[in-house]
Amino acid sequence: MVKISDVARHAGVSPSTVSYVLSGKRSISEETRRRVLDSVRTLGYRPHAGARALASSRSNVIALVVPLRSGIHVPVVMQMAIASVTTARTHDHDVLLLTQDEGVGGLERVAGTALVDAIIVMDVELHDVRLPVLRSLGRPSVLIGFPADPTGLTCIDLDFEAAGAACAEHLADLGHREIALIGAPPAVYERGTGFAERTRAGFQRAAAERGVHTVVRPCDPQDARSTAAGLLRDHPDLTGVVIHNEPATEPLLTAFRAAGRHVPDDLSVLAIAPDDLAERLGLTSIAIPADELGAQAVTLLMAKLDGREVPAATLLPPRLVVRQSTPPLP
Amino acid sequence: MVKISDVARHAGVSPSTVSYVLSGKRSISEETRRRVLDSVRTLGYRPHAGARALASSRSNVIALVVPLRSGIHVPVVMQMAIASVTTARTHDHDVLLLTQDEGVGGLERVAGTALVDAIIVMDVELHDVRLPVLRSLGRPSVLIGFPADPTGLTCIDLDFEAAGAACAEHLADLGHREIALIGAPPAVYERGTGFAERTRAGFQRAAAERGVHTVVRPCDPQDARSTAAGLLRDHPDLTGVVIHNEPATEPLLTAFRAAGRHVPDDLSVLAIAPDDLAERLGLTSIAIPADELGAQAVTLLMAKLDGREVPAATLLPPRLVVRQSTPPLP
DNA sequence: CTCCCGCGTCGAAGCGCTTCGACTGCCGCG
DNA sequence: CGCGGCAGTCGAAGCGCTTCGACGCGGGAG
Repeated sequence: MVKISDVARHAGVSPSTVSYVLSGKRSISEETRRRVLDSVRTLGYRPHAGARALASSRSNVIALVVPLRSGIHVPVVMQMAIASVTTARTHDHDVLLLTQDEGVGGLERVAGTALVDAIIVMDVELHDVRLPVLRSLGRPSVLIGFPADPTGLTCIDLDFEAAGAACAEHLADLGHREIALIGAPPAVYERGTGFAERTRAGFQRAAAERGVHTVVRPCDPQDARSTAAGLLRDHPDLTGVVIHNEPATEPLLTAFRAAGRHVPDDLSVLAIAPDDLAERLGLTSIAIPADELGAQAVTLLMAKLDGREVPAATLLPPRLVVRQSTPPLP
Repeated sequence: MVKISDVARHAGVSPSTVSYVLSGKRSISEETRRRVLDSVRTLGYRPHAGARALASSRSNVIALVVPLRSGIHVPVVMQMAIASVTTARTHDHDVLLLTQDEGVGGLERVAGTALVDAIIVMDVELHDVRLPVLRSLGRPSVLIGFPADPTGLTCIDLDFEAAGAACAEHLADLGHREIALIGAPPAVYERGTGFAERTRAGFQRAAAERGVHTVVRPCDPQDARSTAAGLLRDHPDLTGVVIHNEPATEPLLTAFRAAGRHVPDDLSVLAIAPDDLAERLGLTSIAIPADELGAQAVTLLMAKLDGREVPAATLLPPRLVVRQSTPPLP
């Protein structure tokens, strides 16, 4: 193994000079810098990560906690993870993968042993048990998702309120006068990931502003058929539906057809769902911006590591992609 | 931060004794051990990862390189990753996430800086450029998938030969006399991930042993319709089809129906595909054992890190799950 | 001409841990 | 009764890097 002292000898300088060349923390003459960098290259020098971490108390590694819960849409998680890694690399950091099931102990471990400098937590719940730990860990963190009380934390998520509103507006613009929102199963509202409620608020607010009637229903994927049937029975004049419930999306479409409504001719449908799903089903949709969430979370974290101030809440604007399922009304 | 010398003082022993208690590398009296462990607990001591890595030249971190290529089935990758992390944790190791696009340089970086002790590479190609690097890195590695020349490397994968054979046998057992294998797109054979060819070999061998006629066709997902039509036209007596081409699976089923063949009544279909897909489509299938692959890869790696010998090749036995698509022939 | 300052560099002191060799009793064996 | 050996413990020497203070030197200000 070639170490910093080898480089120093080869370049005819002291180890500290090499260190300063590499870190840029003190000014170095152009001449010296060049000689050192040449030596680094010809010797193939790579600083020892552990030594560096010990001396600088910075590991240049961040932790990413991924959820395990079933019901989570895996491609979205993966996309965020990949985006996080890619972005972290542009900041000269690496990503340590942690699973939800290590729980609070896992966070304490990687932070306590100084294995990582900072932490990203995905899939935060309203009353997540990890919140107090994250607050007291003494290391920067960023949450993807909003808890009930984000005080003292940095959070980022899709702006679900705006997404709900965008859906209502899109339908209103197309001429719909009575529209519905089919949301998450009751269990989600109870477990609480907050976004369900925010979507509803935006949806109803925007619809009200446009003078459009709204209905909102939760939906268990198992009960898609009865939910759809009930909705259409209770509101025969319904012409547009927003589905914000990924696993129920496909069953609901089937149920609408079974109920004698053909999408898009007799019913317009719009989804808040991962892009691959919407694409496959030909649905106009608002995607979960997984790439941006992952990338931005890292960017925020880096800013915090650099001691910069960052906004406590970051809401990514929804992007609506029009597909076949929401044509203009005749 | 509480350090080992704090624990030592608190327990009335020397730092080295604390270290030996924690590592178990020298015998320690029961009495001392207890006092030390008590102090560790009451002080909340956590060894500094960097310091430990520096002194022991072991980081207790392994790298996991995940593929990015489109066409890869994301849930399978995720499952392997999760399984790797979970298993690594049982061996007191953590997992650093790397993406394919860092390429060879990424491997050299994490190995060269001693950030990781060992490496798992997923989605290995037949003539992967990373192979020579992995051979010369001086750190243990395990490949998930088989390259053309696995000399000097440790590889693990589903036993595709056996999988192909199991499919043929299953159909033969059900009474089929003429069966087909629809494989990967031509491009895959060219890029070469090896498994396509191995599946074919097993399929044809087993069928020959049972005196069953076989046809083998590659298939591009775009050409599913023409592939299916052509196959049924050329072989009107065909009663069973094995699909080993995940993205083409659903299009092919649609194409069969369009060609007037109803699954399972007029045609039995069997897939080598991720479980979630097969489950959704009701297909008898052989799953990619993602969990086991991830877990076993880590187990192999740990063995190598401990200096134990491991088999150069590990083939996981296929497990066939019977669903609705392959009923007994009348 | 002197003084001060800042640039460029060096030396040395750690960072917190592991590990090697050595030391001390103590037991068992010859 | 003496000695070898082992269990149990300690001290010190690093592991390879960063960083702080110091130093020499040259140039501009006074």
